[in-house]
Parts: sequence; structure tokens; C-alpha cells
Amino acid sequence: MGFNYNEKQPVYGQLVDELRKQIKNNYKPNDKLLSEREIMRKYEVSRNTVREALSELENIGYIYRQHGKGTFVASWMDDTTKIGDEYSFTEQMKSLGRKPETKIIEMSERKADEYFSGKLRINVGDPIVKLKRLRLADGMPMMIDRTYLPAEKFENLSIYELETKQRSLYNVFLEDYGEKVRLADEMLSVGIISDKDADLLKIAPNSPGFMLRRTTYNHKNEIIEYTISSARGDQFVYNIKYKH
Amino acid sequence: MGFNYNEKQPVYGQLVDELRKQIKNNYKPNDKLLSEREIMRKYEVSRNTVREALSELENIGYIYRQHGKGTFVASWMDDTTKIGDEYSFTEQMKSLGRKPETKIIEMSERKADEYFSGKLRINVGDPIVKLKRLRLADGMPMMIDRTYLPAEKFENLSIYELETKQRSLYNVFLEDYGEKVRLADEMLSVGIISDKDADLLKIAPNSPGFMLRRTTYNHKNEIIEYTISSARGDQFVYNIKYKH
DNA sequence: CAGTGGTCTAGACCACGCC
DNA sequence: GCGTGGTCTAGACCACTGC
Repeated sequence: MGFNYNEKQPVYGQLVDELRKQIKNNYKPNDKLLSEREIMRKYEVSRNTVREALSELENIGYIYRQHGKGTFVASWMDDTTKIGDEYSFTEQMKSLGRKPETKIIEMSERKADEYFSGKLRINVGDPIVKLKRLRLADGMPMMIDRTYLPAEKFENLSIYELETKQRSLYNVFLEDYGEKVRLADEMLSVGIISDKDADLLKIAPNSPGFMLRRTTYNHKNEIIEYTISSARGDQFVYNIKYKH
Repeated sequence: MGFNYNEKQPVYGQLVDELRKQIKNNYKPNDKLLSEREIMRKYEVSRNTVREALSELENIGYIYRQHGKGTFVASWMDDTTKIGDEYSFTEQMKSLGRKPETKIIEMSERKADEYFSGKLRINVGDPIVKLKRLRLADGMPMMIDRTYLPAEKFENLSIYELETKQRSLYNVFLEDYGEKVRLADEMLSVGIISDKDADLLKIAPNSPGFMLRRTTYNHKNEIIEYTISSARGDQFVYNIKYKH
């Protein structure tokens, strides 16, 4: 019952996949899993490795542990709702059954100043691409994105792909540049939409809205995008789940 | 430079606190931390313990790691406020180094109507406890919580514990009623703070703020709390991480 | 090449829940 | 007492980065 040590994936990753499969097929919510020591013997790995795998399953909300009692299948495994939602506007709108549309208002190149060199973790003076986009759903203006990219990673970024073909930025990242998003980290605050933005969004001046700053990381933990957005306050509801 | 093994807190937890303090005082965003082996020698702990501490700091977004290069201070650490990974106001404020305080404005019992029976998954007519609280940080009014609890689960809830002793609601849930929070599900939107709330919060009328609705679940997937909150828009920043 | 984080092992003791 | 998860150690080798 051992694992392959020559795989690309580490042993604890293989264990995660194996346990996830088992939970899906053979367990019900609140069922008790094998104990750490039993898993250890069954798959011939050390307890540390077992605990790494279980910690990952705990983090994604598949299981919970109780000191002195055991490890159990999470109780909402029967719920259909997805935990950890979507950060892509295009995908968000599609999943809500609304038709997303993006208009590029500006695309330009500049040199990174102190601020953006820090935000993108590049050197001052390195070239960055600025992309300003108006996002609509079923024709209604929803939000404005100001995206800053390290130009060296995304040479020859094409307005045609983004606007005419209406591909999502993340789709272009992945399929045209091989940059896979691993983590998107968003800071969300409330503010009054600026007059200029309110005009583009076709809303009244001084309307409240969401201000978002998003940093996106690839698998090497490099920053591939920094975006500042203004979103209509009356059109968005955020769902946040805190798991313990 | 060693740690105390007889503390209530485990060694890696003490390390987390120590490193967090150091980062706050002596480091800037994107600075390189001591390597894992250096930390190991400096504090006389094993590398595993160091890595447990660093993983925790990574999870709460204080640091990031780069294979072959080192461990670095996260780039948002220049921001002053950040909320996320915590749904408890008390804990949030403590982790920001601010002194939390709670004033109970109202505590009453009533029978559940259609709306609250649905929100708490109880029968219409079952008793519920309403708790209205003003939350302050360093004496500044920050938010107003309206909390609804199934009265049968929380008999004899004590204002003394909550107000005089300033214990957090979740602490009382856990230690006095054995109800451990498994999941808090928050819906977050933007709105204008009502005049009545603006008065309590000592802010100008028509100020924008966060509107929150939170449902909290225990291990049996029962609902133990439903809370509606209004929070000052100028005092909160939410952090959301999307992992892929 | 040396130094870094990533993975893995074997073994130990502690704290908790239950009978 | 016994089995469970929680913490900790010492040591090993791998994979990646930068010189």
C-alpha cells in the first residue's frame, strides 16, 4: 500500500488525493476516519507525512479533528456550495448567469516607480503595463479595474484577445503565457466612488462602493498582477467563510 | 534565547508571536527574514518547529517563501489595518494591537418570527435572544452588532460575563456552553449607515459603511448565531484569499 | 558550489476524551 | 488505562537559486 517516491508529486500530496477519493466514495459527513497511526501503517509513511496530508484536508474544509477523539469528515460535505469562490469577474458573472463584457479604456506602458516596484516586487524603472478596463454585466457598468503587470512577463499583450475576443485576463495568463494563478490576495474596503469613475459607471456622484486591491501570485510566489478596482456598492455582495 | 516549555502556549506559538513582533518592529515589506536554520539555532528549537511557526505566519499572510531564495516579509505589511482570517471582533482587534471593548445596548428575549426561524433553522415561536452591542477599539466606536441566538442553546446568558468581564461571545459559547464554532459564513455588502447607527458610532449621517450578515455553525452543522452588523467604512479593510 | 526552502523519517512525550 | 490528536527533536536527502 505504499506510495511512489519518484513521482512529481510529494508523498503527502498523493496521500491527500487518496484520502480525498476515499472520503468522497466511502464516507459520510461526521464519519470517523482512520487514526493517524493507522493511516501511517496502512500507507507505510511516517506520522509527520500523515499529519501534513490531514492538515491540508483540514485547510480546505474536508475534515475536522478533535483532540482525544479522532479525525472526522466535515459535516457540510453534503452541501453543494463551493468554498473559496471566484476572483475572476468573467467567471463570477458567468456563474451568476449574467453576460460579462469588458471594455478596455486604456492600455499603456510605463516605468515602475517606488510604489509599483514594491507592489509587483520588481526593480524601480522596470517596465510595467497598465490596463484600465470597464467591466459590464448584461450591459450594465459594474466596476472599473486598473491592472498593473510586469511587462517582462507579458510581452506583446494583445488588446485584440482581451477586447475583441473577450477572453479573461486569467485565461490569457494561463494559455498564452503559461502563468498559472496560485493565489489571489484581495484587500477590500469601502469608499466613495470618484466623480470620474462614477461617470464611467453611470451612477450618481458620491455613491458608496467597494475599493479592491488585488495581488495575484503564480506557483513560484512571484507577483503577476496588481489590480485596483472600484465597484458599484449596490451590485456586489461578498461571501466570506471563516473555517476553524 | 530559548523558549519556555512549561507555558500554556506551545513553542511554535511563542515563536509566531516573537517573529510577528520582530517583523513589526524591525522589518520592512519584502525584507528577507533569517533562514529557517538560522532561526533554529537562534532560538534553540528544531527545524520542524520553525517551519510550523513560519507556516502559520504564511497562512495569515505575514510572510511569503521562495524556494531556494528565502523567506520574506509580505508586501502589504505597510498597510496599517487588515482584517481577515478572524471573525471575532475581540480577537481581530487584539491581533491589531488595539484594545477591544463591548457595550451591551440591549438584551432581550422574543419569539422567532418567520424570518428568524429561517435564519436560525428553528421553529416559528421558539424563543430567541437578541443582543445589540456597540463595539469599540481604543475607545473609538467601530461597529454595531445585532446578534440573534436560539435561546434553548444558550440559557441564562450573562450580561455580566459579556460586559463586565468583557469576554468575547465566542469564548462564552465555547467555555460556558461547549459550542465550538466550525464555520462562520459572512455576506458583506456596502451601504449607508442609518441615522440611528451613525449617532451611536459618532460619525456623520449618510456615511458609507459595511453591512454584514453572519451565520455561525457548530460541529453538528447547527446554526448557533445570526448577526447583522453595521461597520464604519473608514475603519475596516477585509482580506480575502482565493487559493487555486 | 553553498545556501535556501521542501519533504520525509523514527521516535518521544504531552494533553484530551472515554470507559 | 488506552487510544486519540498535538507538539517537539535530530537528522537526512531533494530541488531550486544565485554565484
